[in-house]
Amino acid sequence: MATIKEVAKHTGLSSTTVSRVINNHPYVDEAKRKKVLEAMEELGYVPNSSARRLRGQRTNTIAVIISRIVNPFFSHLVDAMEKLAAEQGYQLILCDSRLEKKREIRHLELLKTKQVDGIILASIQNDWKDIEPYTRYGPILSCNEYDSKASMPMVVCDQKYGGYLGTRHLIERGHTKIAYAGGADRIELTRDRFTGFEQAMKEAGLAIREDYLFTSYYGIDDGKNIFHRMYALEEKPTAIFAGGDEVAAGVIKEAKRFHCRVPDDLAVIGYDNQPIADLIDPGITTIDQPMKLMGTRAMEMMMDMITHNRRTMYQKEVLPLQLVVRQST
Amino acid sequence: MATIKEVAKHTGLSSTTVSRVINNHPYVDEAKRKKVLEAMEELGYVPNSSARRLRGQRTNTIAVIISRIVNPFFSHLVDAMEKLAAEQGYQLILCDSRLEKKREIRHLELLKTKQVDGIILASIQNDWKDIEPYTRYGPILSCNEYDSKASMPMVVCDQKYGGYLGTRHLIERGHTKIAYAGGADRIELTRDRFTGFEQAMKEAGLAIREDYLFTSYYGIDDGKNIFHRMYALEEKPTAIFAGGDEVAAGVIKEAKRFHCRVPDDLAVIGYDNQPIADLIDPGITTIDQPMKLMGTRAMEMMMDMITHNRRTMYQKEVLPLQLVVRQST
DNA sequence: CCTGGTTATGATATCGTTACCATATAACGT
DNA sequence: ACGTTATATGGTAACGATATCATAACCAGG
Repeated sequence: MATIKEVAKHTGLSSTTVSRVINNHPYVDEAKRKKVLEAMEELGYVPNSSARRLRGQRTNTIAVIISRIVNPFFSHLVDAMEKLAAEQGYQLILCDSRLEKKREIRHLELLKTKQVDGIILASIQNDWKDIEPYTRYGPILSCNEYDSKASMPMVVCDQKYGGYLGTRHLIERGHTKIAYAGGADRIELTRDRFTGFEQAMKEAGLAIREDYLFTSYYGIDDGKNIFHRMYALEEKPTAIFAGGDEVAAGVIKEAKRFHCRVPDDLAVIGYDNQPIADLIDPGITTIDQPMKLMGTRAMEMMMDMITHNRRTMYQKEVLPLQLVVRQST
Repeated sequence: MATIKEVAKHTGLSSTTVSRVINNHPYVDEAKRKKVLEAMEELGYVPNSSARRLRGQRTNTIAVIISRIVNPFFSHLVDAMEKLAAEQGYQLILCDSRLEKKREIRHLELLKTKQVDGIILASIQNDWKDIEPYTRYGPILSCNEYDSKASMPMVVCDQKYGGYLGTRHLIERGHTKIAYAGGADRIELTRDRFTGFEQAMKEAGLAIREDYLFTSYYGIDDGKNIFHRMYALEEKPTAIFAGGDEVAAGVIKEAKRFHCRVPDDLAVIGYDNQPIADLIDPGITTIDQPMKLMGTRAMEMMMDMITHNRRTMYQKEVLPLQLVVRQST
């Protein structure tokens, strides 16, 4: 609509002076500044951000890539990020990979095409070698998920420890037949968590049974599914470590429906400490991940990278995990 | 990095021809087209989207304003929107108003500054008179929430009916002392839902007691809170209609903790039919809102408005609500 | 009175694309 | 042979802002 030139014409000043007013440049006569502001008001002038972006080479926009926004873990992460971004005058583009590599790559292209100033990866589907090329177009950092081959800043939790912590807890409760449900194997976070599980089992001299392992499960329905597969087994596990509170909730829901008592017949431990863990009955024992803190720190680091023009600086920040004991174990 | 001019120089052609290749213009010699594509590949050329936006006056970006992303209702809505947007090559900017008018207005500014092609309002904090001015800068439509004074396209549910439906159900179960917990009064959706409640109560010849009404409640903790305030009453209600499954879940959680049996001592009905409603024990009877459908339809309408350049076309699409009976009533 | 810094303003080039107009050859019908 | 249309290409002016350079008035210090 109204452009800077029209404001200039309207005031009899040059567009340069108008621009100075807009950007609070010091050397502008007070009377003229007022005049310009009035004209802007009158014409309903607003700076066109596409023009500013082109000229200034900055977008004030950040993309966050997650794998499933309906997962409360990601909702909370994104919530914390959005809050900080908004406070700093940044926009947040929500990119959902839906666990697909192609979608993730398409979202990374945003950096190439200069639609965003930086990208936060809260979920990683592709190998580092496919992501790395994008780092030359702007800052990329990971939050929550990670790749040890990658050299990018990261805000993560010690997943090996998390896996260990949960498993130890089950062992301390006297369990020996422990099942494990995790995400996709190709994900390092998933493998690390499993490593922690293995370690605790090994320490206790317990064997890991193939038929007690479930992979690539995320949601409530997956949890229900797993329950049935477990209970179809000849020798049933007495405890399960689920890779997320939603899965745990699904297991518990179905267990109760089939009169399998939790935790007496089957102990269940989740992961994340989502609100739901405290809501259902019995409350889910879980590994607390500091979702808010992770999101906030990641965004802070991103801002820092953008404003100080740092690129592939390598920095790993590890946030604490914690066991939260409730009634499901 | 590499611009269209460099590709032009590299091929010995004009930037116009390169642009034609990029945009699949028909009149380009096949051999030259190939040559351009090779040069683009070699130089790692990618069109700069800020320049395109400026030139083309389109951003391929849509903003969605919600009030709280951690509310699963909004997560699901946004999920459906993001999916469709991505398929059509659009970006989605997540705008969380956190129930604050100022934030909402700041987000509406995105349309003025040409950062987005359109805005979907899934939550409305401001009066129509404060939103209306923005409609002249681009398409705005509402999804879920609405304002009868507003003339913008809407995708909504019949909230009066929803309120009526839930209340009737409680009445049919024999309840007469029915409490009601809703959102903020200034929201029309909230008032309509309450109107439905009133109507059902009136039809049954039941009185509405002031001390049974709770306003401005949204989350799990609010639900817990409400339970305590209800149970501090001399004459306790035997049923409560909560304006969201999270609130209902909070009420139930706390009820159980204080040995108040659901539904025998207290029947609880929720709203939305979020996954949680089916998960907790007892399952929450609730009013199903077609979240996916609402999100999808809203985004479809937005696309239509953008591509056909429609503005304040008034169109109201009402999607069906449904009572889902579980064990909490 | 001259030099040099502070204050104030404007002209112009530039960011990277694409729309529009101009030009040129080839192909075609009459 | 000649106008007409389809095919192919390039030059240039936008889109709307701001960085840079140039200019000029003013005041202070020597």
